[in-house]
Amino acid sequence: MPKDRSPTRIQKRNRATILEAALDVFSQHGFRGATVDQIASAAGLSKPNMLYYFPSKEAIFTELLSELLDTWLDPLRELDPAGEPIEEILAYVQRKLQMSQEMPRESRLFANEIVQGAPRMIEELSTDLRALVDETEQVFEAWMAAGKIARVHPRHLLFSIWSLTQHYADFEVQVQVLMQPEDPFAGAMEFLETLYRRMLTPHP
Amino acid sequence: MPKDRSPTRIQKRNRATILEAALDVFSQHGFRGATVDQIASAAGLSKPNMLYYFPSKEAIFTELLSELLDTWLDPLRELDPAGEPIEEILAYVQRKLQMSQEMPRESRLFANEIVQGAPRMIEELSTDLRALVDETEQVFEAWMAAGKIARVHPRHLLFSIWSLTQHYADFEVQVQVLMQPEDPFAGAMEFLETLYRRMLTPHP
DNA sequence: CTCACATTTGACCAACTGGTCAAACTCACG
DNA sequence: CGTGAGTTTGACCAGTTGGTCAAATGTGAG
Repeated sequence: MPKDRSPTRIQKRNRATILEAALDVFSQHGFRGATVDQIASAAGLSKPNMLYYFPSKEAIFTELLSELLDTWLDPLRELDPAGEPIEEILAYVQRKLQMSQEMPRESRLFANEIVQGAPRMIEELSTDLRALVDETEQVFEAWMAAGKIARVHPRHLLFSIWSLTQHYADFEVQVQVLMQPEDPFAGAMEFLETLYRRMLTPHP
Repeated sequence: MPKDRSPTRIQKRNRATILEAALDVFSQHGFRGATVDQIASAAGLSKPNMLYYFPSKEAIFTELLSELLDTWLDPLRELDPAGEPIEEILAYVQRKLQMSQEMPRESRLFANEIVQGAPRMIEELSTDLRALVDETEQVFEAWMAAGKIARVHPRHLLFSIWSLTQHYADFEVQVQVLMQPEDPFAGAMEFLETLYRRMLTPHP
């Protein structure tokens, strides 16, 4: 185990390599389904060597989770309460869809964990995420009160965005099988834009 | 292993008990995360006794999958091409949402499997499911051609229904944490009805 | 160059896993 | 009853898994 001095060049490189490999393996097999040997060899290290940098498989996993949760929620933080409501929401949808396309492993890592009851995330979900969601809800409420977007249940609105965008990463195999030869992401944004414009454009 | 004579009373009871227990365990931990001991004791049987009824863990899992896939797709088969388009789609959404509420374990079983690449389902997905989806797409196309519903990408429309309804089962923990104390399912159908009415009502 | 410290490794371990097997027990039916 | 099939079990096994450890090797600051 490296001392808690400032990390060596090698330490930095190897910890990064391990986390990258772990993302690959965990997102594909889930926590229980992944083995430390798998992760180690994916990282190009021997098992004991990997365990020199992290005390346990669990430690790798939780570090990965908490490191990525922030990244994952960034698009939502960029939502600007002062912006043009429908365009803000569409921009958020686009950022989320882009993340599904560019970071499908991260999406599946979370999906795996949450489907199985999020035993290692429930804490962060009920504090950090909950706070962010409450904030967002107020933004949506304000927009509705001002008549800028149509009235719908704000939290269900947010869920719908998560659900629709992450679906393309989490259920990629299914989507691929059913869309081929068409590219799923090509038509997705157009569909989602139509959907949210029609749902949210205020009605006279 | 029971002979392939007509099944005994005990055989029927125990096979059913095992599959029920397996649904519980597999849906919570995924295939790799579940152990045969867990399933056996959840079924109230000893491990060797359970393996007397099924040759292997894998056999239990695949039997469970193929047994449930039909049930899972039933709501889609009930879609009536001759019905009133928007009401037909809303009825389908409602049936799917109801299944998420009443059969969340089944939903999570599939979710787990598909997130991890569906290694044991890809076959059925690309044949049975693909056929059903192609059929449905034609129904949607016909409705759009007749001007009964607004024009959107039919397969993305179908994905959106799956995604939005199953989200409430697959990500139940997250939804619960973020909705409490409100009941998620209470507002969900109202939200989805609004969404699909606004998106699909033909515009002049 | 050297020496304290960081890194890497092969050998090892205890717990767990999926699965087997022969022996024991139970049940339906003549 | 009794008997043959269906059912259940404890003991067992080989392979895998997460993790440890002492010893060997590399590295960089003085």
